[in-house]
Amino acid sequence: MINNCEQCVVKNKAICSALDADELIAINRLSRKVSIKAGQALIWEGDDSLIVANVVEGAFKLTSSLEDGREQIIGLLYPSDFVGRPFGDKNEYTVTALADSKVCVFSRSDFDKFVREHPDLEHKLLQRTLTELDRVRRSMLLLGRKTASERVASFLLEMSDRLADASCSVVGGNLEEFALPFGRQQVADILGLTIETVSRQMTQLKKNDIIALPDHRNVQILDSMRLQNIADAGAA
Amino acid sequence: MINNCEQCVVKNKAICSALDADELIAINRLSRKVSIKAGQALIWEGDDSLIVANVVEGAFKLTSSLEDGREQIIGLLYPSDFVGRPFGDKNEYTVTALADSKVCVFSRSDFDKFVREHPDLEHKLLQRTLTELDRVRRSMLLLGRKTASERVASFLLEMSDRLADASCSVVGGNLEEFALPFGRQQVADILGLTIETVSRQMTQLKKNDIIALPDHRNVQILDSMRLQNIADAGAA
DNA sequence: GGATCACATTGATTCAGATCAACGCAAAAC
DNA sequence: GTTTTGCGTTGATCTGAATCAATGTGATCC
Repeated sequence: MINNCEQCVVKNKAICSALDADELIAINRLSRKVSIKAGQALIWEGDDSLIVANVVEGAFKLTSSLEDGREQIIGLLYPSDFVGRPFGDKNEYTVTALADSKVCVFSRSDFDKFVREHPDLEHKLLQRTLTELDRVRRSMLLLGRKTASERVASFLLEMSDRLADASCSVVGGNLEEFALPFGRQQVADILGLTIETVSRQMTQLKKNDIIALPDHRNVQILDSMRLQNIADAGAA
Repeated sequence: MINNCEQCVVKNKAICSALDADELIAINRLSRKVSIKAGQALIWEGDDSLIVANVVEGAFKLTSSLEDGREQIIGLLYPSDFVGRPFGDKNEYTVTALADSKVCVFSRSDFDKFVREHPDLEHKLLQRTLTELDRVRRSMLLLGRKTASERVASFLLEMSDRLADASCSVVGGNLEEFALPFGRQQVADILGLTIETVSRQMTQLKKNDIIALPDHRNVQILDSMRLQNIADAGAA
């Protein structure tokens, strides 16, 4: 058997953790594991909602675009995250792999039915959706009201929160280092800025010794206090 | 008895519609009806999540602010909408009445418990949350990537969708009239603009005979095609 | 080794929208 | 009926970020 929930690396973190052994076997029959290459789309904006999935490995971006090509990243997905629009007929956004990825796919109708029969699973899904709603609303404040420097500072702090490598933290200091999982254009699309503005703001933070940039992908936060101040009110 | 779900005006539209007569009686015991004056807050950003509620009458805004006073409206609530953060301990935003309102309030812990015991109710709540997430993500594209004229046009169309008075539509034409439930500053806070920019964009649309403004609160859409074009791509 | 390609940075200039400031206007208060 | 008060509009100016345009840099491929 190719699929096997018992061996799944995300079984304890994904919504599946609400299920017992028998139920895992049942949902296993509905799923298939699919590999997606970096850059490939899993779901297209405007399409009927035919599939939903769990991210097993890799990373995805969730985007919405205007006809002239302007694009906004409206979400990021990592292993154990849930993808797709259950209980609805349209996908309102595109889901694209940022790295080579693996997902565990269900037909939406199968999944909807299974969820309705398993309230604990539905509860997990509700909790995730509520958490995601909180996150998305936080970014509305960022997109609607924050300046470029506030946006970049907020972004770096959120990324450090999600990605900070504990082994790198220095006792007594607040040095944190992490690798951004995407390039400048993606950062710009997350923050509602242009690539040039993002670059300039990063350089500025570097000049003020608030961050260090060993290379384009890696970021060290040297002074998280000041970064926090910039993120919240723009006070340099 | 002051509270009576049987007589409730929103019982068929609110999440309570998932409940049968006996269950309505049970949830009735957990609720109390509360009146809120325009401008009064029901929930404060950062507070512990102690209550949740259904909007029975009136309207609310959901806001998040920066320390220097910049404010972003991140949601609007109308009768039958659900308010508050179930299954979580913090409210991430402030909820304020825009008009004199009535809500049906539950203690969050009572509500959480009741929901877990009634999967159909939880399902309704999930559906609402998913729909709201779609809406909020749509506004991320607006806030992150749309120009002022695109934002105002999108806003007017969405409002017309929600509020258009059917009795005013002219056969064969596309005249639609509605009353904005809020002033220019609120519109600015929804769109991530200033009051002056909103005003100028409205005047511009009026000059181009795309809308008419009988007074500050009322809007007539004269040419919804052109308005749609502006909303989607900015083509005047 | 260079050549190419994909990103990222940096600089010069422009422009959309913010800010600052005055004025208009209708409803409420006197 | 005049004054006040709370919006909303309009105009002049400023500015932060976009745009336009090189230039830099580091991987991959001959």
